[in-house]
Amino acid sequence: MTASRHNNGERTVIPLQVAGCCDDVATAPRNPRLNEQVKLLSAIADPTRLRIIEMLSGACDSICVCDITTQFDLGQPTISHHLKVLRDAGLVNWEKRGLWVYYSLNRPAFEEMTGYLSGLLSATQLAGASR
Amino acid sequence: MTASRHNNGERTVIPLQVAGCCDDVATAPRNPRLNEQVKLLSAIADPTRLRIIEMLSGACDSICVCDITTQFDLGQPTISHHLKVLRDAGLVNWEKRGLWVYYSLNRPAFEEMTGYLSGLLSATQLAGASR
DNA sequence: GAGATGTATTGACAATCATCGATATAGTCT
DNA sequence: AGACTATATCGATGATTGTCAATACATCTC
Repeated sequence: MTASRHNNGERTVIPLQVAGCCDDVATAPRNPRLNEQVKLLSAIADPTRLRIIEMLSGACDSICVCDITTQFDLGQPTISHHLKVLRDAGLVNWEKRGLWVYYSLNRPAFEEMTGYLSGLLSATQLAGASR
Repeated sequence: MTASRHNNGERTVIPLQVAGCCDDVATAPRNPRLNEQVKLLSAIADPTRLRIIEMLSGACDSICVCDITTQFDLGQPTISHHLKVLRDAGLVNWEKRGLWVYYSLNRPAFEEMTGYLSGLLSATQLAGASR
């Protein structure tokens, strides 16, 4: 039963989707990029990985995996796994130099994610202010 | 083995953590709010919940649960569960009016999250520009 | 070539999570 | 009071995920 079809009870008394405001509210955006954003967000929605991102964001350059591993009470394969998740999401760059591997933050990818989230906030403001 | 202790191989040839740049790179931030951020990010790192957030952000006002449920090929208890996750994370406000429950985006909480992520980006810039 | 070292991959396991059906709760209407 | 409706909660189940030990791979040194 859609909002606009309620015709009794308090439902119609409350001027929410009535008064011509946002009539298409019930239409889900079905944003085609939604799944990409979910992948990016899932990648950083983990305490270990977010802490790695913080390390990378605070560094002026790449960080050696060996310097990341020592910061956690986790095994080396586990850290390697988390780095792979970040890699697969495209959030980090990596480069092998000799025996060591260096990771750095992929700024454009991170910016796309934050831009998307900020866009959601401004969408609310616009919707609220446009009437 | 810490980065600064490498004394052979190509490791020391690359001027990354040397040259006095970001010597504390190996010190993880241990941000006390990190777990809060993980909770917020986990809440929206799901296709159903992110789509709900998109709906709420695009609406000028609260949205009735009944109008959310119809947009998904999911059972009503499942939608209710996802709304509870968003509620527990503090990302949405909700209000019961008569028989219906209305949800809206908790803008300050959402702004805190986006602000945190934007802060990570500027931290990179600062670190990179400060030398 | 042989040994040593840093990192990635594999396979297994326990924990978490998304989903569902059934049920409970709370409000409305007759 | 009783029927009805919208939403939340509960319990179970299959899928996903974080972690580890073992192993593989690549590179360096001798």
